[in-house]
Amino acid sequence: MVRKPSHGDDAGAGNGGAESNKERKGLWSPEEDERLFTQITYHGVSTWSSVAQLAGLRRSGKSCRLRWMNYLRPDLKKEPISKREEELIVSLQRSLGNRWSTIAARMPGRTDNEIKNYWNSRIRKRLNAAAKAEVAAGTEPPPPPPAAEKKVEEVEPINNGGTEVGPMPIPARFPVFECQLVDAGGGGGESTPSTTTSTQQNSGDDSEASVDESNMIHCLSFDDLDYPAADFLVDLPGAMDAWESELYPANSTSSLY
DNA sequence: AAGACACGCAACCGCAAACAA
DNA sequence: ATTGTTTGCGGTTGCGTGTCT
Repeated sequence: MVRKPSHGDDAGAGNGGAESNKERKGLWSPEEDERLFTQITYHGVSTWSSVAQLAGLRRSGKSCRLRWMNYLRPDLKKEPISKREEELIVSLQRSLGNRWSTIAARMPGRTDNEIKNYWNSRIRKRLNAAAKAEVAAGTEPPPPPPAAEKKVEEVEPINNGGTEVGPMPIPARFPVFECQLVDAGGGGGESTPSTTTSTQQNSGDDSEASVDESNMIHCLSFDDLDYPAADFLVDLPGAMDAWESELYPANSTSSLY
């Protein structure tokens, strides 16, 4: 479900005037996306506020960072979260608590925001269902899930064949992606719906038809980093069921899906 | 057909940690 | 050691869209 961009003004990068000096908020326009994408692709990031400035965006650095991390990054997966990934999320949430960025770091191509949103909508559904069941049964609501917030240190480290321990560090100062440059000049004016535009921009996605090598800026990709596969993080068989029934005894027979 | 409601997603806010001067 | 700035994170909100009544 994608919103239509409802920008207060048109992308409005860079023109003067008192009003236009005000920081923009709200949804990003395709033009803003393109400016940000191009800026980062060509020049990387020194500080986010400078990125905003150099790209001619009237956005906070914070906003630029968020947009890049959650939407423009070429390495993001666009497909919906799979069942396997969902299991992984549940498993990791169970051991890590709501440390979404840590969870996301173990799920290449997924963002903390995405995972958080996914979890929240799912857990809300569950809680509602459980609450209804409790009301119907006239019993007390179940206790919260075993909190893991304080147990972070006890979390089993990722063990990638015995050599790697813990999540692969992701460089704080990226520009670390392999991405196909979009035609920075063309199409800029004509407003394409933001999803379409951005999806095209994200065509670092290997499924895209043809990739012109001459248009590639090569940086490190997650593949280069030999990022640990998610597989070994999947919980022991039956553990999720056990957790489910622990969580919602009244509901223990009902399936997650 | 129209309104109400639920859902999902994007983005903002506030705080704390990390870093620089 | 202190202060200011930037970054990163988790929680929360706002809004478009789909579904239900």
